[in-house]
Amino acid sequence: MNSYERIYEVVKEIPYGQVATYGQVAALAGNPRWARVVGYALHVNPDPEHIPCYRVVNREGRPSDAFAFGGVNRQIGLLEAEGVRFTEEGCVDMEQFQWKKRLL
DNA sequence: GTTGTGACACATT
DNA sequence: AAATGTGCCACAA
Repeated sequence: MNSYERIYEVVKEIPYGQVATYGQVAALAGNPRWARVVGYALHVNPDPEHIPCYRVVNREGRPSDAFAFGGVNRQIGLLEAEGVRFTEEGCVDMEQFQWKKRLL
């Protein structure tokens, strides 16, 4: 409910060409322990058109095992299309593409 | 109302 | 270093 909305807001705030971890989203949502809840929230994904769940990855910078809304490859393709580079292990360059919410 | 599960993260072994 | 176990919160049965 309210918790989910908070998560969705954060996920929708993820800028183009960047990714965020579940823990990061949870923390930005105001609850660093909602990592699992964030995953579940995206699982239901009531508004996939406004909730780029493919921009949300686990702490490894890699799509979750159950993250397949058409194939894990699908997610990597979408992120690559946004300019995100993947390593041979299928991990994202966190230091470069992880969404760092810095104030400006 | 209680028990179990889950798209995670962290600590310990 | 990797693998395993535990903790966390919300939802389904």
